[in-house]
Amino acid sequence: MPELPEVETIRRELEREAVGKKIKTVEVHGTRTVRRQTKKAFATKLDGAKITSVDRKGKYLLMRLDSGDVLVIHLRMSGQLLRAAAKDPLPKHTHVVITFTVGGQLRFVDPRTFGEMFVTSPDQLTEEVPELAELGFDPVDEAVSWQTFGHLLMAHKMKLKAFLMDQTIIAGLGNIYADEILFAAGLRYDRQTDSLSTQEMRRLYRSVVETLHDAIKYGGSTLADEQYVDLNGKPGEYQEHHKVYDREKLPCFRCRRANISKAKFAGRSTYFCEVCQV
DNA sequence: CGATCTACCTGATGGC
DNA sequence: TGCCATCAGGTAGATC
Repeated sequence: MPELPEVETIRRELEREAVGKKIKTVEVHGTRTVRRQTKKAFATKLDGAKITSVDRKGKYLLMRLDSGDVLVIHLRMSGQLLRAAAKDPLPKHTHVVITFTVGGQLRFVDPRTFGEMFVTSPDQLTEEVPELAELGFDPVDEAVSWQTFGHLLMAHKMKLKAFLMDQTIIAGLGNIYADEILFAAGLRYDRQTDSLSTQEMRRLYRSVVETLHDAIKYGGSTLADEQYVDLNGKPGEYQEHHKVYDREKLPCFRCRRANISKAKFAGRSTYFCEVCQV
């Protein structure tokens, strides 16, 4: 589910809601969410720790603890982090409950159980989570020059959508934002990375940054199934600003001539305008 | 190395 | 109403 804008929205709320709080107890249900370490090791490392800061890299959330450890969270397709009071009824598929000494609970709810959480020390981070060390640059957190972006494009011979979604090149883009970015840039998903003019490279990079900032401004995207909600259970609003995603057969906002097309690319639905994207 | 598929899961939806 | 197939925001690992 969540891509960079949704994870960033949650990160900002956690910064306000969780930083400074001390963990009293940790409950883990089932075996899927905490799977890289035992539930006991997970809970022991969290017990009594205070959250000092919340970082994000791509779609990963990193909650730093005063013990020096870091709580790593990836929501994958259907994970939600929810703030709640201890007396609030537990939703179905609640896998982890963190209770603070003051200020309620943080809950991890995840129907499809692809998401995960674990605690480790910073020096073991790259060893235990190699994919984290492999992540490319974060386009919101660490902007690069368009020339650097251009070099990355030239260095990877592949189709544009595959390039945008490759977490080892750019961290944080998924299926929705890849399509929205390509529409904003006026480029087709199946263009080859090394076929872009200088102007197209600049336009693509600007679209990456602007689309993501815009989506964060509106609190991310929530689709019809309401799987993405923020810490307080509220949906985002950026779906109202989607130009192509989930708009098959609807008229293109830009050219007003073509209807949005839907294709399959790398097993994923891909939405685009045949006229505006070349 | 890249491209493509499959698996991990539950739940919503649409066709019959 | 039920049954079945398909699809869903992500990613790792196998295979070719």
